[in-house]
Amino acid sequence: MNASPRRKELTRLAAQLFVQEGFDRTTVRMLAQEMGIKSGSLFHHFKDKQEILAAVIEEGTQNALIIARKALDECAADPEIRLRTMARAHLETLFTDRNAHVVALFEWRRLDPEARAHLSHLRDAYEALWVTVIDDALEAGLIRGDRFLVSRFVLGALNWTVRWYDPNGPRSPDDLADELVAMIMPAST
Amino acid sequence: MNASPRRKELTRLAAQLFVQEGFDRTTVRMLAQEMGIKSGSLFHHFKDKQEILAAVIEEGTQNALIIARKALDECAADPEIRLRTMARAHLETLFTDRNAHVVALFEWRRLDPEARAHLSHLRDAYEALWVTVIDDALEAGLIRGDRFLVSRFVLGALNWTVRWYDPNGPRSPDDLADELVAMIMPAST
Amino acid sequence: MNASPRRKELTRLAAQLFVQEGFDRTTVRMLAQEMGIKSGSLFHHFKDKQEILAAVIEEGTQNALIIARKALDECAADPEIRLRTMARAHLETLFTDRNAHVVALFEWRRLDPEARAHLSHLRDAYEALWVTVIDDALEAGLIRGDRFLVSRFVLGALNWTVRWYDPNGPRSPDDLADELVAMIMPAST
Amino acid sequence: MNASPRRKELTRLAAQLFVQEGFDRTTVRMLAQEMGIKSGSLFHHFKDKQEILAAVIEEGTQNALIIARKALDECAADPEIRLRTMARAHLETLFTDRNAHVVALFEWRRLDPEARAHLSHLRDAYEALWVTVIDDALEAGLIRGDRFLVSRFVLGALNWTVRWYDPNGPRSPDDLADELVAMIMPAST
DNA sequence: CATGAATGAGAATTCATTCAT
DNA sequence: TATGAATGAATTCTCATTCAT
Repeated sequence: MNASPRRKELTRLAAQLFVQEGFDRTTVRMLAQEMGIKSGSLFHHFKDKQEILAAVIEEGTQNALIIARKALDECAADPEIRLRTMARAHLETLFTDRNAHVVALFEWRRLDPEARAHLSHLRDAYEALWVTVIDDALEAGLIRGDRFLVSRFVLGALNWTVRWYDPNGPRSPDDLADELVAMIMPAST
Repeated sequence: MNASPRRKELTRLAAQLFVQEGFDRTTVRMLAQEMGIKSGSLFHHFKDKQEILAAVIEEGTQNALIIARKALDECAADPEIRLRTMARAHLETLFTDRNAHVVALFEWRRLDPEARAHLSHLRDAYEALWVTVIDDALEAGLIRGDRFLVSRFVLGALNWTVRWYDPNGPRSPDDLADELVAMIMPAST
Repeated sequence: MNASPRRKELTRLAAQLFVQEGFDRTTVRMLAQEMGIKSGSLFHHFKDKQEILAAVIEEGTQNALIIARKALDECAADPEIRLRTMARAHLETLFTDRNAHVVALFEWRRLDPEARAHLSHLRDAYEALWVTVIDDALEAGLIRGDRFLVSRFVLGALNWTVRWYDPNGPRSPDDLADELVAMIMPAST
Repeated sequence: MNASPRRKELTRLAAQLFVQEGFDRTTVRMLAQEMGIKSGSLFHHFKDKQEILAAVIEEGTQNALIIARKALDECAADPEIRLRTMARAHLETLFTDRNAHVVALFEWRRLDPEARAHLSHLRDAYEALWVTVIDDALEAGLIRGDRFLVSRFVLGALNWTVRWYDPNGPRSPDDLADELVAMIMPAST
């Protein structure tokens, strides 16, 4: 709702702590300290600890959506390129805005029902992008299988990277994306 | 350590609660109630809340290892069959022993360092099985790509199923496994 | 560390309860009630139950040190007078600040190692005062014996008074002190 | 009451733990373990944790009484020798049966009222011995002062030794006793 | 006598949240 | 906006004691 720059900064710091410690284990005092204020003051910026979680996830998902849309808008219409672009965009957000996304992926269950309902829309919008890209690739014969299953598998493989990918290692996120796309395309020759 | 049948039963119930509520949100009182004892009695069977978590994960991982080994032992030596078998075994454990596995996948971070070290060995042993299967498939030209990346992608896609797969839906876990294998094999013709 | 007047008052009340019930038997709830706050609020002022104990003992020992130093500074240089002064000062603190001292004497073992180390310094400083006084008395031929033993015996006799002395009885603390000094001086004639 | 040799052994072990940890901090489980049985079994030997404490103190006080009586019976009738003998006997029991005595001295408050009443008699009997010895010494002009105060001071000085005396150091308990007696006798020349 | 499992009444401590200043 | 003190409900864990076997 409120999107003051201060609040945005606080959200960023909260994301980091939520990733490090998990939502439940992150105390309001830890959040406040990280933000350089006292715990009482936090409640001037956020109604709730819940609201902080929602802010983190909303921020992350919204960014992902923007980046993906922009990337798709800017790239060629070729299905293979679009697939690759989407995979790259996904990993790019996942690692530039990693904290928010890890929170979105692994603390979703901690959201209260209202927030969950609100944010589900955003999440669905993002997944819808994927479905169109997958559909096009299927239609073009680039890949085979059930559209639903394929998109789930691909998203799973991509999301799971947060568990093992080391950004300081030799491979770039773009490499990863390309490898995944290559893996599921029968014959890129 | 201690493996009384009572403890095993308690572990199973704990897994269920951990999945429903998350580890941090599951109180020892909830655990005790589910087990039909009083919270004080819990500490006869487990030293700690932590130890319950470790027991759940150990149990689950050990089962997965046993099932996968047995399945591989019993199946033919053909790389494609082995790959399919491994994927099926993975999903089978994931859904027959779902609770333990969801806990293992999503509450791993809540383990204390010692338990984590201990259980890492088990986890590694399991992943090693995957790597051999993937290696064979690569060598046989069934699939292409980096062995490390491929196994990570496949495991990610499979593990992520716990987030969306509905066992009461039209597809069986074996279907899922077959579809995934088909997806990554260039040309099964 | 923190020496807010509030904390000082709380420390005083804690000392009383620790004497009445013993440290281990005094619950934080009892402490809080005596202080007119709720148990949770206690931890705003003290990190720990341990810290309360340490505060009580520190407060008491510091007072004893100040009183003894001042008394010695103000009295004549005559060894006998100094000895009597020190004994009187000891009993004076022992009975004006009785609670803190009883805690210091009988709950010392309940301190955790760090607090013990910290407070040992204070205690040593106080005992050092005694040793100089005893040394002077020995040198002047007022008393005889090993300086170490004599000071231990004298301190023992004085400290033990908290076990039997009744402040409402006929004798004043100063009487006690004088009697003790008389007892150990061969011939005051 | 019951004085089986087994019970006596258990009492000895309990005394040790009570000294090491303090009565309140010694759990029934610790006691049982030290005794090589399980905590449930302890209650076949003692009705209560309280009863163990009472047994420890009773045992110790009774021994002190026996030793002191025997020592006085065997020594000459000379008041100075009797005084020295009593002091030596006190320290001897204090250090051969140290644990029981430290418990008696420092955990007395933890006794419940009945046990306290019962054991007070024993304690009084022991102190009565002291008073006769002190009286004789006063009458003989060996020492001066109020009989009550003198005996309190002497007992205090002796009891306090458990706080600082190192049995492995150069001085024997008998040395200590002699030094104390010398200290309070005007002119032993 | 011994045991192991269970109990239930606390114990210390934590923590999101409130609110007067 | 910020703070610091307070709250109260909840949390993990402890422990003397009981009792069926």
